[in-house]
Amino acid sequence: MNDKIFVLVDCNSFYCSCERLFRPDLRFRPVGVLSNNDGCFVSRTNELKKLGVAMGAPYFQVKNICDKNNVAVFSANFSLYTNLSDRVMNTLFEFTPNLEVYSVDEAFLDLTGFEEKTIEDYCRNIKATVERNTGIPVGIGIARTKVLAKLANRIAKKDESTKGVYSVLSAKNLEYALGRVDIEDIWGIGRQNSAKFKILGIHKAKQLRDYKNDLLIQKQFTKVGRMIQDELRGISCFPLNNETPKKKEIISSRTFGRPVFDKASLRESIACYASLACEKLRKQHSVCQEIEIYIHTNPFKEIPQYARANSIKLISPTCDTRKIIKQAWELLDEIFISGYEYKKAAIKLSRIQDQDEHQVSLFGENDSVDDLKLMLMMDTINARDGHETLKIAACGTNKEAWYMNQVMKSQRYVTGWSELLKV
DNA sequence: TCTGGGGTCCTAGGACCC
DNA sequence: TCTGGGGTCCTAGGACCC
Repeated sequence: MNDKIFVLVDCNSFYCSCERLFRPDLRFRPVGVLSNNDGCFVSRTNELKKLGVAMGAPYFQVKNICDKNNVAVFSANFSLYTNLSDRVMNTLFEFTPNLEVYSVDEAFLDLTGFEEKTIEDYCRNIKATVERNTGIPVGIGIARTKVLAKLANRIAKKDESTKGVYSVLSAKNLEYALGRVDIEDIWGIGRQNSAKFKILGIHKAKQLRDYKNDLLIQKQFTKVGRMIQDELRGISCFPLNNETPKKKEIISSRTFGRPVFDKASLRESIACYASLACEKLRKQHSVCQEIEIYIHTNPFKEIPQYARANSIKLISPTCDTRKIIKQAWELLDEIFISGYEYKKAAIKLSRIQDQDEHQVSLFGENDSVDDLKLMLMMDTINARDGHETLKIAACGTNKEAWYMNQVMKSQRYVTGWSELLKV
């Protein structure tokens, strides 16, 4: 057992809470947020969970339940969620600089050195402050390791008696939590591995902690499985990651709003996704040296299926949207077959390197200073005046043939001047 | 009619080298 | 006709996360 103290702060039903923030009338109504294209539920309030709507449930399959129970259903409004996420993280940062933003709605805090007696009160203060500053409710778990903090956080959310904060620093609470949490609910143990654990007779977190044959765990569940086991024992294996690492690959993909048959639409969509991916690439001052594209039909539909990927390694790395679109289109030419009903396209940029550190190629065409200046200017203008104020012509002007459906989207309350809340 | 999007890490096995 | 031992690097695929 080490003496570290990890705290996990996790926003409750995050996307739904964001929607409720500007719609106080929804406070007691079930709320759900859908994935892109209004496909599946990706966030649900407790009221919606109680109605039996599962995570990932396709909307059209549970629409009846939603209509009957007056559920407020929203299309995803990611610019809103990202903005509110930043506010939550900034508030947390005021409590400690030892903070890892783990996901859009979660952060680990390293509060090692705090007195055990007062730590819970301190966390209740964190919770109250976040809720006061941002309006987003959070749950907090406190433990010796990250895996245990996740576990404690689970209890904090499930047990109302905890009032949203639970510590497993004490042996009593720790035993209770370990005995209660199922193997498949441990952070890092998914469906496949929990099935394997059950064959070994391990059903609860406690049983994994106490399992004596470490070698077998290592062999069957790899190094990661062993580290999770140690974390359950209070031995910290996953350190706090202070700075956000640069992406090693960047993917941009969308399901189409309508069936697509023609190459022109695919070309347009891929150009748009490439533009998005390149923007992210340049934002982290990187270049990429490999491009992959992917197209496929709708696997849920009983129609002739077709799915292909195609990739190319570039001679010289680049972050120039124009070059990447050109390459992506050539890749598309090689795999496109007409006659299929396409549902989705994607682009992946990989072999990512730092812009100023990468090896300049003797042969290929390197990005010139002028190329970079042009891209930078585009990014600057788009950041200032809005997404796609300036764009590559290849992206097309009307995306009607393929753009996603979002018929229940809330206003951009905090990111668009024209959509501010009217009081 | 309608089923998301974006990531990371680990390992086994092949290719290759001396 | 016979055919060792040791090492590194890369990649595809699986599993996991939110």
